[in-house]
Amino acid sequence: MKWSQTLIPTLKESPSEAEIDSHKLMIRAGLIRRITAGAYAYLPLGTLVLNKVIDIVREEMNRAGAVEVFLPALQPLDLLEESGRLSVFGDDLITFEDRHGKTTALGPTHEEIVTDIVRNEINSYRQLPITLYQIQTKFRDETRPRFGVLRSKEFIMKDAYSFDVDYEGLNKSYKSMYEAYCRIFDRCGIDYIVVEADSGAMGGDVSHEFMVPSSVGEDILIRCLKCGYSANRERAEAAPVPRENHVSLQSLREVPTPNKHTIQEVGGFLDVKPNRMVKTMIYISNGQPIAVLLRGDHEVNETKLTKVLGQETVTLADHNTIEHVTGARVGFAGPVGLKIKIIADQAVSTLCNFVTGANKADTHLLNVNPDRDFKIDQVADIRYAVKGDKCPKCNHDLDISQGIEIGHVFKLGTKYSDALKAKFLDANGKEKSMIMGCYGIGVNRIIASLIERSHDENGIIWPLSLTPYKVIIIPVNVNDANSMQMANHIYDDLTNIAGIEVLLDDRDQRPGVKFKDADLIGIPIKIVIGKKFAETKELEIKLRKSGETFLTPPEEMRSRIESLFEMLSKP
RNA sequence: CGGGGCGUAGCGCAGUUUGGCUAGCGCGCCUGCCUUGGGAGCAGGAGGUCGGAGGUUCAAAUCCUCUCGCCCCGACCA
Repeated sequence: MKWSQTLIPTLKESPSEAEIDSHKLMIRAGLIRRITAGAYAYLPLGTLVLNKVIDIVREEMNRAGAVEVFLPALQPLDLLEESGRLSVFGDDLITFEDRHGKTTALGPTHEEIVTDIVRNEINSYRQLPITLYQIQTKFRDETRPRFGVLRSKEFIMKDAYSFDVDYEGLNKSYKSMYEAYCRIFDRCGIDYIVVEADSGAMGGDVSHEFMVPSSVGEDILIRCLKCGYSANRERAEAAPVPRENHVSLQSLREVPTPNKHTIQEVGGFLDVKPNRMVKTMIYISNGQPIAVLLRGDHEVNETKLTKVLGQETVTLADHNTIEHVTGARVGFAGPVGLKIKIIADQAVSTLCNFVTGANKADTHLLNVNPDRDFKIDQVADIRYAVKGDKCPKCNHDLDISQGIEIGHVFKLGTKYSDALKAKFLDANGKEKSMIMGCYGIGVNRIIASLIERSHDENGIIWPLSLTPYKVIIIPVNVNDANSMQMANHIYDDLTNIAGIEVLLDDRDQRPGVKFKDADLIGIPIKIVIGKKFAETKELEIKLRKSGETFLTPPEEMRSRIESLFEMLSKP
């Protein structure tokens, strides 16, 4: 492609709409333009990259035995209702009413559609297993789109769904997808880590998230850098906090704490650290209020709490309920004297002589101790791991960092096949629910997170696998006939004979402009036709990433480029 | 949805507090000259519903009311 014939609108200045590097660079390099909040147009360069990613995803899905389908963006609400997810998606669902008054949704994901197809078309174990996938735009009315294509209202997702006759089959399908994901991200040249994730209300026992470490990531990763344990924030466990030794129990004492209701206020007022305090939160579980005890510096993990309680959902009690249950204003609840079930986090169960609310306005209790002063009905891990926690596997310090989720593999089990009655007859003629898995990849996110990790002050640095063009030819002076003739010759040779994607910067611009632009759009290999060519007929090859330069006579250019490809495609 | 900020040329911004003459600057764009190894220089030029509607005033980018859009923080994110 010749630069003058395509559209690569680069910008010298950073657009005011962008905050993070990848977003700024995608706009500055002319990959995307914002059309409205959370929706982006991909310009020619962006489209080339998008298609590179899609090609890799498609190849690896096919290699893993998945079969491609193409599903509608329009979805009837009744399928979502049937699976029970209409309320789950809630306001995230983008819907509209057609001319007949029927409400239709723009698909936020496609479990229901695929399951509907499969339940209609597959009835026998002989037709299983099968994994269907598609690459398509999804629509979600995000409360706050941000970071460019990292969180947008419409985004491209590869989603695959596996259907098996039993859990053994599911495990195989899952493993196969997991491995395909590794190959995809490896080929994209992206650094990623896999973390255990909670399968939550989705059912099933395992789920893994593929994360790109990044300080702009919205997900939190908890890892042990020693033994390799890694999980997301919802899932991560911490080694149990050991019991304090040789502590003599002090006598319980009531202290006035006028108008101090937060951990911070009370701690400051009484000069007690948050980790010597216990907060008492009233939750509603199964219609009944329960008390949840956590150390002052810890936060409740509702995912864990829900699971421990064996409920679908738990919710924080409202102020009226709290006052009714504790007999005091919000902010003064404590376990002593409570008549409801008390569930304590493990870190609370090993604590002595702590501070709690007194269930009495403007009053707290000092030197509270379990067993002596109140009874814990259940001890469990119901909090988020925090800095300072130890690895549950090897007791080494846990590392807490951020990441961008680019893929997620899920063992669904029978959640959707049960709800949507996707059943089959097994070899014994017995009707069974299909065992499902689902597997998603955020295609746009691969691009943004790659740029987030692979750029410098001059611009993007593409890996060979995703770059829109592998080579850019820069004739320093397009008005010099010899240079241009050589430029065209190399261009034809590489493009037509070697099948390499080449961009020829044929613009009548000063060299500085062209070099800056080439760096900004991140093309891995530059071929410069300039001073050296005039002097010795040699061409200069410069690598974007390392800055290395080589001089090559024109006749050796093709073999030289090919050997560079080999070098560059190694990690 | 709560809090904050912004909307002036394709992009980045000044001007708004304290209303006043033809609405400015940098980049980009067009023409010419000059230049050709890291975003040159000179000269000339095009480009504006000052987000929109209504109001106050002799006079509104500037003040008032309403409205639309965008960004940031938070909440939210199977």
